[in-house]
Amino acid sequence: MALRHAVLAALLDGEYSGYQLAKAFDIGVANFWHALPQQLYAELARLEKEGLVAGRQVIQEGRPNKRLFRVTEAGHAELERFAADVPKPSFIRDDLLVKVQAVDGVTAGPVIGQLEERATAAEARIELLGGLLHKLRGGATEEEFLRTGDRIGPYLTCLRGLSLEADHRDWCLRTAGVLRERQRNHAER
Amino acid sequence: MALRHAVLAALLDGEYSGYQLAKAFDIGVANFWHALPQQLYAELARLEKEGLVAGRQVIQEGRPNKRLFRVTEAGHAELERFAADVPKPSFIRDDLLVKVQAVDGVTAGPVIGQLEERATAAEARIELLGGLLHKLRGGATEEEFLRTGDRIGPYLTCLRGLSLEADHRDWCLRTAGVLRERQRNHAER
DNA sequence: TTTGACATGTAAGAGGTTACATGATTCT
DNA sequence: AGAATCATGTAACCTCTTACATGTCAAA
Repeated sequence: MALRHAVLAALLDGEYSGYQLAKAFDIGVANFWHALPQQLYAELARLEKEGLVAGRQVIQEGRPNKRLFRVTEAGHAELERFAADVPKPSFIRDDLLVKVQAVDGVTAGPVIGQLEERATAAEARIELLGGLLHKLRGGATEEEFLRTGDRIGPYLTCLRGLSLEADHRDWCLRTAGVLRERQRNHAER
Repeated sequence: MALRHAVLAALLDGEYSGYQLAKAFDIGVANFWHALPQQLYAELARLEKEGLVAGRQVIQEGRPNKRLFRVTEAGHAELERFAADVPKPSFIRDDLLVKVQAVDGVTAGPVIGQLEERATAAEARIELLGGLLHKLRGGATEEEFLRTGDRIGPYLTCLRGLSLEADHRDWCLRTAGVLRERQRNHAER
């Protein structure tokens, strides 16, 4: 059970509904944790049953009612315990890299296309995260915000996401270039 | 079923036993896929039953016998199909980043320690991958190898791993620095 | 003589993905 | 009129992790 800590960490930003949490997992949280909406609804239900989060019903007009969740004291204690515990090694799974690993044994064309698409997607995420960072630090400079801000966790993880995406984009473009070049040389003979 | 493609891609390098494959998943393959030895033994059994890999017994003296696996024609066809298919988005899961996200709500000390340990581990992996890259390109320069080598997939994925680790190390050290600085400022008041 | 490398698995339980299910409102 | 957003789940299936199980040989 590890998703729970990602959920608790995300809920430190304030109250979220399952739906809003799912959005957060598509943007900021995506920099370090992947989860589908169904998982989040299920996890929130479990966390509530165990008293780590508390939900309250919010009646809305013109749209469905929702339940907003916040981290309880027991939830904070669990996060505290988790933070001091030995971390599991990070892990990555990337189909596209599997394809690059196999590129000597398969048709390179589609892989090149996918690398270029991925670079474009990374670029889009760079813009998105740039905007998010700007919003998070408000009027302050980054240096100032990191020294004196009172909620810097999400800022730091977004910085990680940003540099990850930039790096990823560069690698995708370089790799696509290398493979294209080899296609050209191969065709010449 | 996605692990299978990572296994097939790894087996393009030649024949491997389950044990050797597990090692490869700890080094080069770790740059894009995470899997435990038990999973690999199970997956190899499934792949063999489906005819995507073929195993042969190798009797050894002075150590246990082993089974070496290679990718069959059907396995190559499956990789080819996979390479042209739309890739799933890559995903990350990282406990340490979860802790950083939550750092405003928990004791920062242990998190700082873990960031520094992670930076050291990244450094070690950078050395490891540097050596691996050197070995893969043989006597050639990188530029030359990428232009004319006949097995560049693993090289390209190692390059990704290398830049990922370097980036990760830098972020860990910077983040640890920011958090330490805040601890100091807090203590002063 | 004990640690580490070599070598291969099984079984139970936890966790994650895919498909299904519903329905109102707002924007294009 | 159709797509996107808001809003929440269930059920079946697949995958992954953790714990267990075994045994040899080489090196420190």
